[in-house]
Amino acid sequence: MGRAPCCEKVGLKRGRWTAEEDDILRKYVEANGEGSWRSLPKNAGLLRCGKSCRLRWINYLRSDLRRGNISAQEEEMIINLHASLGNRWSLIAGHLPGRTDNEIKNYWNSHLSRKIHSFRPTQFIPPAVAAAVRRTGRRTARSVAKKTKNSELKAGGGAANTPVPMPTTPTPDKEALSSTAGWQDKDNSNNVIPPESSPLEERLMESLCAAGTEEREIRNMTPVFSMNEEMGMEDGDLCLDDIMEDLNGIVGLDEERERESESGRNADSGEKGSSGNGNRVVDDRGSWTSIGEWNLMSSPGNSWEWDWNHDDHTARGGNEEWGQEENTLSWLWDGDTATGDCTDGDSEMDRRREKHNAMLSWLMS
DNA sequence: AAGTTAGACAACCGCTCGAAC
DNA sequence: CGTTCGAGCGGTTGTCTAACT
Repeated sequence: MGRAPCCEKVGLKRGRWTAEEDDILRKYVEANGEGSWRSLPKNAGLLRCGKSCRLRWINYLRSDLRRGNISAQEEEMIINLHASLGNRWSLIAGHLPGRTDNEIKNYWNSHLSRKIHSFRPTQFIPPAVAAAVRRTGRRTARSVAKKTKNSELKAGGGAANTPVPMPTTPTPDKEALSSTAGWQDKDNSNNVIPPESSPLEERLMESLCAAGTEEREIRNMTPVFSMNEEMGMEDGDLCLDDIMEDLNGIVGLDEERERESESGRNADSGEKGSSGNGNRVVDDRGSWTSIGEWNLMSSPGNSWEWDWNHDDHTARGGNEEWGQEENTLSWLWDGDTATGDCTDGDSEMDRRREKHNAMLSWLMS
């Protein structure tokens, strides 16, 4: 027996709220307080689902809301909070008085996500990373879906099975958002033509230097951002969702560890929290799974090693259990080569975290 | 000028969780 | 202790509109 629906949909109004409906809802809630959303529509005389009323009140009618005009400061907060909290919009909204989770979520999806993804390194991308990137394609999923739907409608229902078209050249005002705007070919071919000296690399270098990372280490990273079409990468292949997820995992590592510890799921109970040791958990299927950077760094008692082989463009790992996500991380951390162990513990973690934070702030600048 | 596309925002849906029964 | 319900959350879809072709 399934759960009863929150309300009968039949006969209820949907879609945009009218000023009259807003007025009725506002007056009712002001008179009777929030809550009892299920019964509210009937009592207030609204032909709306209770959930819809709640959403409308919380997101638009409450008197303490600040609508629109997200300031630069708020934007920065959203970015930082998202980096540490992930898609927990309500938590993020809790740090921004007058803002709602829905507003922040929309703002992220329509502004910040695009801003971050406009960064488009096109060069030495290890195959595993490229595959992971191709696998997701989340950045353009919506646009593609729309386009596909339109094509189907046009073609009378035939599914469009064509390659994903690349985004069009940004408009001038939007180019300001894109650090790669200067790379965009203007002949409408959408080919990416890197300048002699990539502004990407310059900006990355600046940010990393500002964060105090030694230049020698930075040099080890920058090959990531140069061009190598022989890799078979196409313009737009790299969306940063995966990378950002990985970064999020790192930034939010402490919280994650705490949560795992609290929930008692941590299978490394004897090891957790001690420097250099792994922090693996058992997933729902009973398999080992990682919870972010910590796990990559080492498994209990083992060193780890990654090495990107430039000759055949294949990756080999010191531990076959490491998967694609870890490849992504090691690629980000150390460019073409990642080798080492974590016995030096927190200082090593700090160094790498610093590098990542620098990269994050660059991505979000 | 008309059709098309994509961005931005609003709203909905399905799921989870905790409290009440 | 199991079930039901309300509330909340995050993902997804719908709608409007400006920009583009």
